Amino acid sequence: MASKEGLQAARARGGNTRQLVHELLRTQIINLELEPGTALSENDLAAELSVSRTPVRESLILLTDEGLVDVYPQMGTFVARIKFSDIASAQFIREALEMAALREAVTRVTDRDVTDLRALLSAQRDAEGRADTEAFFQLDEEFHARLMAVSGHGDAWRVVGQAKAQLDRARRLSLPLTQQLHLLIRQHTDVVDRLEDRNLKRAEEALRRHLRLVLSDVEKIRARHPELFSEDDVPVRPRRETRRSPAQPR
Amino acid sequence: MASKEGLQAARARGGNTRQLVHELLRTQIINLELEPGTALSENDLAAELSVSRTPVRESLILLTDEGLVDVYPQMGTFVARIKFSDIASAQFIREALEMAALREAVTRVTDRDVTDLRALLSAQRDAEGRADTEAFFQLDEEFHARLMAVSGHGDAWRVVGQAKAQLDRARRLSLPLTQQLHLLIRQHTDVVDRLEDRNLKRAEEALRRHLRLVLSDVEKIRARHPELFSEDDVPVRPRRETRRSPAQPR
DNA sequence: CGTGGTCGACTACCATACAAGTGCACCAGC
DNA sequence: GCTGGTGCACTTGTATGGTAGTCGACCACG
Repeated sequence: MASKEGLQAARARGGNTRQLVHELLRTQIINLELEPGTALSENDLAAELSVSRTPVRESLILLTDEGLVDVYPQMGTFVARIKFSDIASAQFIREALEMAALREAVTRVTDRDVTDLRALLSAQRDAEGRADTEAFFQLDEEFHARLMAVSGHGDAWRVVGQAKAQLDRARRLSLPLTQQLHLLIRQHTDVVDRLEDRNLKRAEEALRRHLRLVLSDVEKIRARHPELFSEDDVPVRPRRETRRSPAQPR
Repeated sequence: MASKEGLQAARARGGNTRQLVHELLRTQIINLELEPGTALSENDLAAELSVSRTPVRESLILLTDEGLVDVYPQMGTFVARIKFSDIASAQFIREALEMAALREAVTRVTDRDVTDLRALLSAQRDAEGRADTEAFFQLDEEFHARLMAVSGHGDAWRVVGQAKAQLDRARRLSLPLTQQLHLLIRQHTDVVDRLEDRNLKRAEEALRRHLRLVLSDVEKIRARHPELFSEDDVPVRPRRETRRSPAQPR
């Protein structure tokens, strides 16, 4: 993913800096290119991206609002550790919204919608064939978004997206589960099948099962990588990293 | 509500300026003290509040993210008009989350919870007696928040709160519905009763009816005050207000 | 009287400067 | 060697410049 160059190019072409920086950091955090606990100095980021502190700072404020970074005034800004309570909360929100949307989708779905969804499924199988997990997750996102659009509440995807960010961040730790992709696709297909049948109960079961599978993934990961999580009661105030060697390579 | 003085005092005592300005503007927008379409100049606000533009600007960015203001670069920042599609979206989100929470609340509710909820109901009747709608809406907020807390997903209230903001803003237009308060309290009581019985189906019906009543209020209001709403397809680019008379009183 | 171009005031965006606070490293004293 | 105090480097928060862009009023011109 283009980081510095891409931003500078986009900046030249137009589009305001704040949004670009925001999206850049957001994707980097979700993809774990920026690990939980990493310090995000406003000055350093500004220098690296060749912009001033202002848009960087404003981006960090937005990310704080999304729960992706923690700001400790006069101490530092850090990529948020994954709090398990946040995961649970995100799962609840996502599940509640997607399930509610599904219930309405069953009554509104058109043949055209089914066709579109199946096209996405096909693309997912394609990505699976190429073992392109990056593309797969992109398509996964599109699939769920489209599902909400079918319900007539596409606007609410924005909220799901924010909750999903927390889940995805944890899920990225388990990327080498390539065989899982097949299962996920089958579950997606299940949902579409039941939707096409207008079978509400079965559709609900299928989607619920799918969403819960994702959660159970996260729980497995937590057992393997406890250092990236923070316990719920102790906020884990990060300490400034001691820099004894002044000459660090870049 | 203290606006300038309160802010300056709080600022002196501590607490960062951005949050204070943010909360101030937020409540003023929701209470319609700042009407939809009003221009919010960074300079003017900064001057009025006796702070610099920075915290004001950062607050406006957050409010933009919440959908309470619209920023048109190089043109101006305006209190967002109430888009009906936003209302529908907010209603969907709120309903989905509160209903999902209720379903879990039925299985977890304790006698202590019921007691607490009934205490809130009592306070609401009190507020009704004093015809103190302001206090009532405060308690209404607490009631619903507590309901979610009972479900074990109190964290999700934050999201509901953002959706609710859109609804409340429209609902404020109908404040003089004093007799309505009684109905609202009865509905609240219904929910608690069914919750105490652990009767899921009845509890769902009661809460759904309650949430839908609020929505229907909004629809009535839209018929009466169309100027505060903006149609869905036309974003209504606001024009800069023509100031021919330079000496406006303050 | 109607119309097109210019100018000025205002906007948000970005950059920079200053202030207040924190923790760590270092060093004096024990 | 160990401990306590002091200064420095670094942090975010706030204030203030500077810039490009947009709109509306005004005026010259037809």
